Amino acid sequence: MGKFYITTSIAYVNALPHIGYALELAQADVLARWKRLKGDDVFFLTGTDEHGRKIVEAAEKAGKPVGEFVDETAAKFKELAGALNISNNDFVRTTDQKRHWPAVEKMWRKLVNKGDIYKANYKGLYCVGHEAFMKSSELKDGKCPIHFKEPETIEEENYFFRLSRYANELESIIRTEEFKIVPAGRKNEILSFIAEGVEDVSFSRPSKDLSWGIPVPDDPTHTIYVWSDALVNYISLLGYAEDGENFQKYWPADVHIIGKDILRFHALIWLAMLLSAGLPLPKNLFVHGFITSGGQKMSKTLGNVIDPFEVIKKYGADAARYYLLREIPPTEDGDFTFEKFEERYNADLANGLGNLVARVLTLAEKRTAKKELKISADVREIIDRAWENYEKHLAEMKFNEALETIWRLIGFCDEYVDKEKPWELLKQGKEKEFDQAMLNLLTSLAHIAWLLEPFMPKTADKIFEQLGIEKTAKDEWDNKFAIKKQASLFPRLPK
RNA sequence: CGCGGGGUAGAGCAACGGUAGCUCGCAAGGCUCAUAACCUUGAGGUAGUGGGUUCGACUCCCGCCCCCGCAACCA
Repeated sequence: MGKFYITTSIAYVNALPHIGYALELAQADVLARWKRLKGDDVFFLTGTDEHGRKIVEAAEKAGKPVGEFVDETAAKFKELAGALNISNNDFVRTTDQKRHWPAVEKMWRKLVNKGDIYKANYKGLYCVGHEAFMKSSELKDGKCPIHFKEPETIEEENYFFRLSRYANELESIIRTEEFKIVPAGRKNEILSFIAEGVEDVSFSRPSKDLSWGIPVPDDPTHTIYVWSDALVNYISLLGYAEDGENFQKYWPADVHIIGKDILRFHALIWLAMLLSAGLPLPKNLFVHGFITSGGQKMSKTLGNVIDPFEVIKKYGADAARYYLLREIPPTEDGDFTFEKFEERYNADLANGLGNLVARVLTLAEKRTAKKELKISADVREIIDRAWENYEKHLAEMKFNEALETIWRLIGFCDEYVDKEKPWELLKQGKEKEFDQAMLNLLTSLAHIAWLLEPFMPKTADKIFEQLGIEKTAKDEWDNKFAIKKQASLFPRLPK
């Protein structure tokens, strides 16, 4: 039984929670719950990223003071974690001056001491369309290839981080999977990016241009760049600043879960910062894709943005979690539509899981079984194999395949009921056979509930409750079931 | 020469150098314990396209066509 430290990325609070963040939370939560069930000491962190220019702009647009704006938006993200029944142990906010800032300052000083921070005049080509600096190699005929405009030359004084110094080391760490990036495609992507040449990165902005952030230690005329601030969240709340107990215990992270858009920051800048500060590196980086809406990128302009709260409110947290983890491929882009959602809901949750629980419990209520029976060997075998597959898939973070494994077991139970026809057995007075069939089915249901726990915790609890067994021991309930049939788990949705 | 992902049954997807599978939908049959549910069977694919490698390719290689991301809102 080891420790397991898992994080999501921290959500940028310039807008309200997005269904994509719900996906990331759900993925992380499954791993956290699964590891806890296995007896690991789990620490699961999520939170919000609240500094930077875009936040200031968003607050202005909303007509609110920045502090008030981020408080309100961050509260929404916290609310989403609650509504989705996420089991995070803590919630980090980068505006937390007590818990987050000291770690950022400590990290900054470490980098300075190592000689990896230097001040330089930054002369850059600034594309107004991008609102970002561009490399000259990215230009075509001296113009931005996307905006067809000549970028402005802007000169400002910045602190820089010597990322280039770590390029070779990073290449090797990533290639040898000392730091493992999943899926492999993302690993290749970052390796070819490194091969093209890694430059030092600007690590501060003049505070006259941007003051919403953490001041550079000993130089308040500069504000720490939002990414070098945000990445430290993974260690700040563990108590990096004071070398706290949790930091000692949980760092390095076992998995960082992120979206494909922030791969470079994690695989390059974050690792380089840790190398520079002499800290252990996280072990795995899991990169998920994006959710499209009806095959298109979600955009406010198109009006096809899916609101996670609406989904949860309409179908419940467990159904929402189920869809995200089953229908969206873990490391690729996936699609969300309400049509697909309802199709999945009816087929898998109502007709599949819900109906099976209902039919088995109705049968089981017909007779209180004798206690001395044991589960049949062939059914035992099927259950064992399901566990095997399930563990294998979860270890590889193949959430959809782990769920598929559970649903195969559900399918097996449906076939088993049809084949055994327990109602016939009763009519024919074959009580022993009936009891045996029911024990096999009830035990299978109990296992299904266990397998489901990391994915759909509330549903798992409901099944245990209806079976009348304790959730504490995973196996060998013998025949201690005390059936208490309740309302349908997932009522069928009207077409 | 910008980068990346993808084109497989009506829809959504999977696998694999050697009989092309799954889910939904559709059709027929069965069952009645169950949420008009469940079980069985069936129809339906010359695998975007043109070449090449191979005893053999959907699977490897090359060309071409088409779709989707890579400015902003936004993860």
